[in-house]
Order: sequence, then C-alpha cells, then structure tokens
Amino acid sequence: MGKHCQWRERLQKKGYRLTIPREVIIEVLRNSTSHLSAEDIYMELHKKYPAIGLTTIYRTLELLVQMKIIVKFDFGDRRSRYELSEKYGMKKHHHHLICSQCTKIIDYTDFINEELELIEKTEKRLMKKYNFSITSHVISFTGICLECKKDQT
Amino acid sequence: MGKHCQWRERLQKKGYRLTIPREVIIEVLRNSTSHLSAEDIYMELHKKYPAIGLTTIYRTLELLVQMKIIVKFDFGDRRSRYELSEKYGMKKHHHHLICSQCTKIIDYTDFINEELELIEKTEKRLMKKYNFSITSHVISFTGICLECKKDQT
DNA sequence: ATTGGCAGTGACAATCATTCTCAATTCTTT
DNA sequence: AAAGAATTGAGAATGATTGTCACTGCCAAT
Ligand SMILES: [Mn+2]
Ligand SMILES: [Mn+2]
Ligand SMILES: [Zn+2]
Ligand SMILES: [Zn+2]
Repeated sequence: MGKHCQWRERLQKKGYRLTIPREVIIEVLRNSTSHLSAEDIYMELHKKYPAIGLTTIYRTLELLVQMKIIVKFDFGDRRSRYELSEKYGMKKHHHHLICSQCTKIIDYTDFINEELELIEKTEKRLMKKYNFSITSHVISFTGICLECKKDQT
Repeated sequence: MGKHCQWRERLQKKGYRLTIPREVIIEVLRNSTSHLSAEDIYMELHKKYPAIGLTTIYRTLELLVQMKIIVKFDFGDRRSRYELSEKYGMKKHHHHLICSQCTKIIDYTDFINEELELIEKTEKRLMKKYNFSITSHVISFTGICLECKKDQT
C-alpha cells in the first residue's frame, strides 16, 4: 500500500507489460540501501532468477529511468548507478557525500530548513534568468571519509 | 602574470617535467569556454601537434586532475570532461544547468550571497556530523533548456 | 662529451560497461 | 487457435579508457 505500488499502473497505462524481470528488478532496488549498478542487480537476481540476462537488466533500467520510476546517477566510477525515485520508493530526497578515496557514498537527508528553502529559491531564480525548466538537482560534496582519514597514517 | 601560471612550479616541485604536451593541453583548456573531453582536446591539438597521441592526453589529464590543476566532471554522456580548476584558470567557481534533451551545459556564477553562505554553513555542518573532510562540491540542476522547449512543438 | 637512469611518450592491444542484433518466446486480443 | 506486438537472452559490436612495451629525450654524475 501507499504510493510505492503505483509504478505498475504507470507502466500499464503506457502499454508496457508487467513482467517478472520488471517486478524483480524494482524489488531489488527497493530492498537495497545502496546505489546499485546494473551488474550489482544482475548478480543479486542471478541466485533466484538465473534466466534473467544482463541485457534485460539494462533494458529495464533504461525504461524505468525514462518513466522516472528510478533515477540514474554517475558517481565517477565509470558505471551508472540507480535508485528508486522518491515518488516510487521509500527513500526521501537526499544529497550525497562522496569519499574520493574509497568511493563510499553517504546519503544525507537531514537538511536544515534553510537548505531546502534556498534550493527552491535558487531554482526559481535560475529558471527565470536562463529560461530553463528545472526538473531536478544533484548536490554532492566530495572529500575524505573518516576511515580513509585514519588510514593515511 | 597572475596565479594562472603557477601550475608549472607546482608540477616541477613534485619532480614532473614541463613538456610540450602538458603545456599545450593546459593551453587548450584555458582557451576553451566549454567542457572538453579527452578526444575534444586531442582533435583540437591534432591540427598543430599531430605527434601528440590520445594516450598522452589521457595520461596528462589524469596527472593534472591528481595535482588538482584541472577538475574532472561526469555529465552523464559517458565520457569524462575537464575544466581548469578555479585556482589555475580564470574561471570562477560555478554551478551547472544541464539540459537533459540536448545535453547543453550552462555555467552560472552569479550566485546570490545567501547561496554561498549556505553552502559553507552546510559543509561545516556535514563535516562535523559525518566526520568527513569536504574538499569540493558539485551542484547541478537538470531540466530542459529554452531551445529544446521550443522544439517540442 | 659520454653514460646511466628514469620520466615521458606513442602505437597498439586489452578491458569493460553498455548497446545492438536477431531469433525465439510470451502476452494480448481477436 | 492464430495473428500481432511486446519482451526476452545470447552473443556480437561498440567505444571510452587503461595497460603494455619499446623507444626517446632530459639531466646529473662521471
Ligand atoms: Mn543516494
Ligand atoms: Mn563548468
Ligand atoms: Zn573513504
Ligand atoms: Zn536543450
């Protein structure tokens, strides 16, 4: 229950079928807390569904991105990573802290109010000034995480 | 004059040599207003310096990134793109507007004061809370640019 | 000025995520 | 059941990036 089920209707309304691969790929994304790559998903599924091929994973992810059911990220490790979008998953909108040493990624959602207000204000200003319809934003901070700091003697 | 020349000393201090490819690659980046890929740079150089190979471009870019003389970006078109970093180029720190239709990228530098203050404040808060040394941030807004909006009837 | 060592280089091969192709399978609708 | 469309998987192809290796040029010590 809740909106996290509506992706099915959304697909069907556009004439797409509900298939096992689509079901299971979304399920994997829902049950994961991290940012999965196509291959991560493939390996996770392969245990229970050895028939599902990597090509299908890629195709499905592409479709889901296009339908805005999931979001595609590029964290600089040369492979795309995916998250359920806020609307269809349980995760709240968040920003990222990326460790440039170990590539670990911390999601943070505990914005202060000013932060949200300012982003909104900035988006409005930019839309007007550049005649640009903003649909989403990505904010990430890069640096060195605690563990990596310790490691470097 | 100005700090934009100090990259030479920076390289030499670390024992790296000043070579033609390094000189020219930085020159190309300096003279460009857009975000160049390795191949963009290669093609630009190839006219005047046909002897410089693509491999060298990649190697040099990697070195320059590591020395923080340039910055590597991932805009989602599956190739890395590079900019002189604020310290060594003339470009001011900026954020990005990315058109998801035509992949055009607008740099904007006209922050409002609140924007800069809030980023600083947020960085401080995150560093403390997550024990994370933040060295840089990337902020980009994705959407549809004016031209693309017109095109879609 | 030679020599030895090592940074720097370019051609080419290898890698690896992603996309393409195509024949086979499954749904949906008659 | 049959037609037509959507979906699929295997394997080939693609394309950006990285690795290899023999070669070149620079510099310091002789
Ligand atoms: Mn995330
Ligand atoms: Mn830029
Ligand atoms: Zn780390
Ligand atoms: Zn556009």
